[in-house]
Amino acid sequence: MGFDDLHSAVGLALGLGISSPLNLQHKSKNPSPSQKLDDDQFCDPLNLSLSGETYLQIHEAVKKVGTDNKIKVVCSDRQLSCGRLYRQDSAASSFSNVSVKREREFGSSEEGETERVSSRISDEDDDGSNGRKKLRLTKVQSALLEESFKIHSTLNPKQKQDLARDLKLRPRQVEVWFQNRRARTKLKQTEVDCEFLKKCCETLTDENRRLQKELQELKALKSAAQPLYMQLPAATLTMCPSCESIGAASSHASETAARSSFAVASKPHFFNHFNSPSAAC
DNA sequence: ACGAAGGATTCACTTACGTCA
DNA sequence: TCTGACGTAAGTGAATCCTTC
Repeated sequence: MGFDDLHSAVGLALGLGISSPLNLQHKSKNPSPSQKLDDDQFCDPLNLSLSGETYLQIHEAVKKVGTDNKIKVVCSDRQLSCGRLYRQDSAASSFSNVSVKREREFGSSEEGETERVSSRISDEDDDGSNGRKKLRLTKVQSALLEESFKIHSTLNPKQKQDLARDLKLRPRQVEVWFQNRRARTKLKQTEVDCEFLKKCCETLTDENRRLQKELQELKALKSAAQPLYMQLPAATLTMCPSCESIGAASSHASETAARSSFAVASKPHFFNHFNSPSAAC
């Protein structure tokens, strides 16, 4: 069974899980170990999931197929000067411009194996060009990485090493994949949040417009009813303590009355002691 | 106990390659 | 075949945390 065959038999479920659009997690830039635990529990909004069985199938297939890949090892002058053999893969040019970080990476104990084998090592660069080649992860590798990411959005060194070994990738490649994956997740979440806030903004704008209109109407009603209002003796007015609306003692219960000339938004607090609040409402 | 130095890790930003319409 | 858009692997520098001295 090859990678593609396996993959065709694999059901991938893609889900955009939004627990709370505004539930942004504010984490310190470098989380402490305890924070990393929280990270691991962080619900990834961009979810690719595999069943446990499928996960194991992939895992086994990766172990099985990985060693059958065509392997090519090249040595540049610089690489030789470092006393190591580097696998020629997608990041060929980056090896010719090795950073201190990369040197650290290659200095790890398990590099020997992971440098010799690759997920998809082709006979590219036979022309000896130093142009940066880009690795394309296989679907199975991506699926397994996704599955791991679902469990841990960040990896500790051991997890990284194990995953790299299983996928026949360098730890650095696994690390980069997780970095980029986290970035994509964050971007996706930002887009979701943005959409949510847009909708909130629209809703509030509509609400504001509606309230402004209502206010205008009430002001108009108030100014129109002012003379009549002023003519009424205070004893004939009631105010409900609970709703604080003013009405004539005889008829005020309905909402129509509340919006009538006897109801005002301000609080003159006229209250007819002869009428109980309950009777007024 | 405190602070400086250096390593390790992560993130944000960017570049460059591969793919596809 | 060419080209531009897009996705993504990888490079880089800065920030932060941790360990050691």
